[in-house]
Amino acid sequence: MPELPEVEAVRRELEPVMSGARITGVVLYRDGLRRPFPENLREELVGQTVLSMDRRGKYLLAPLSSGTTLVMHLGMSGSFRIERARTTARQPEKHDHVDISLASGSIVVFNDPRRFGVVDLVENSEVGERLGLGPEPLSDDFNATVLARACLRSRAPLKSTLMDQHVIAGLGNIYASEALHRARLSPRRRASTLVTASGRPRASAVALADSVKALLLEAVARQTGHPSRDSRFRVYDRAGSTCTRRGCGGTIVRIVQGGRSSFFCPRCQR
DNA sequence: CTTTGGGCCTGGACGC
DNA sequence: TGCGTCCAGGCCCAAA
Repeated sequence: MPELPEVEAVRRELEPVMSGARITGVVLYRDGLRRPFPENLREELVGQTVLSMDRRGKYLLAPLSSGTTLVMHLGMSGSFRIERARTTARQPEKHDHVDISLASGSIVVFNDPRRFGVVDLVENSEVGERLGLGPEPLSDDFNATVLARACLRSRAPLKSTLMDQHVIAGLGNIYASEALHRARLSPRRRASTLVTASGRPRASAVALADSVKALLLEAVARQTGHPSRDSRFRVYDRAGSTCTRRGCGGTIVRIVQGGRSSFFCPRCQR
């Protein structure tokens, strides 16, 4: 369930270890995850220097000195662990799939029980096209006008629109529900109702864009530093409990949209 | 073209 | 205690 804030936390963990590091070894414990690893993954990585550790939506990007970018995705259950090289070969733990050894003596280990993750190599010039992502929600590239434009040509319910990575990069099932609650909008509502006939954002579109930004900003801030002790969600997985909005008193319900569960308060979300 | 639904995969929660 | 079943979710792709 790593969404943008969780992936950003991982990026910040990896950055001091990976950025500027030279890759001295790669061990693959299987031939792929959600899709096969590139044939030449090991050869392409060994000897390269990692120029930086970036994030785009839910993807982690490590551009290399070769002009190729190491593209990684955590899928549902992916995680990274950093170990120190020892004199004997590292014993992999269950669901360890890739080791990346660095000249510093650190080993970055990719572990992913469900194997929905991705480890891939993409030419720098093709990364954007390959990922096919909409704007970063925390950048100026994303705003009510951009959101409205996407809503205009979509008759889908708002929840699906928010989860569409071509519309906004980085929201998943949890933060989509949370953003809608924050904006007081029903996940069932048609995306097109946020837009005027001339394609301009209504107040609801402004509210939703603002909510997405505020929500993610808070979540990212919470990720850093100490483990989020209680990053409780307002609606996600809270069916049956009372809405936390002041003076609302509604009851959170769960519905299914596009095969995914959505949670919302029918009382204050319209 | 858009939109929907199934499949991938495992661990954990549940029922018997 | 040990089965079986179902569900969770991100993303891709086939089908409608």
